[in-house]
Amino acid sequence: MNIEPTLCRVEDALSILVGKWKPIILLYLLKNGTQRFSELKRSIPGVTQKVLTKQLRELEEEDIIERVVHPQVPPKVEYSITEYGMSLQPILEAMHEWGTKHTLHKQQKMNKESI
Amino acid sequence: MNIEPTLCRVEDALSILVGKWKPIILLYLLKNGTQRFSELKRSIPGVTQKVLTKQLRELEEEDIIERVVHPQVPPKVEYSITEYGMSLQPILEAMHEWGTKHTLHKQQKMNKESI
DNA sequence: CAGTATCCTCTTCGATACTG
DNA sequence: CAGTATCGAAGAGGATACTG
Repeated sequence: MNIEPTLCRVEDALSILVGKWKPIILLYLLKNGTQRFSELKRSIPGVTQKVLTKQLRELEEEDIIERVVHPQVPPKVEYSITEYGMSLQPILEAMHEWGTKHTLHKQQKMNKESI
Repeated sequence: MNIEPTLCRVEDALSILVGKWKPIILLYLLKNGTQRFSELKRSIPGVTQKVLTKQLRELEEEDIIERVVHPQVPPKVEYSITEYGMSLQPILEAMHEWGTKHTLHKQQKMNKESI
């Protein structure tokens, strides 16, 4: 791994993943496949329509997800992971695995501090 | 990988890694070992003293790095990765590897758009 | 040397209301 | 249904000056 500023490419992946709901959006689409906007909204409690829209647009802009508009009334818009987006899965899995251990670490730390 | 909100632990790792200079700090310490504050500052062009201090404190708070103060004049403070912090390396490597491919993808996209 | 202290700007996110 | 538009709060990061 080369850390010279011009050769360190960690930021690219990080900037795509950063966003309060982006990991959840990606994990949800990875697991459940194509989803309508309203399905995502329902599946992600707490997110507002405005913010969900924005995060989806940003992921689309990066070619991580695809947005398909079905021209009908009422509107139907479907989102899915692109093949390129699927390449992020190892990173998400690495973070998920780490997070699981982190939970234990946090608990141990709290126990230690409460002695 | 479980994406149910209470079981999805992607956010834990992400929140630790997020910060304009944190990945660079970690990669630098991972590669070069223990470093003084001034060495880090010199190695990371663009960061201000205030922000570098803050990001180091946050990483320390998470037990990712260790801060050792040598009580002497002039002051000497050394930072190093903890064993726990080293566990983040696979994530950083996964992101770095992805970023390398991402560079190619971006170039291809730009070429495509400029046709 | 290794920080604090202020002041500032920019972005992110949320609440709420409106629309084709 | 799938968005926009507007307003507001909070935090990240930067410029600059000061200090034990």
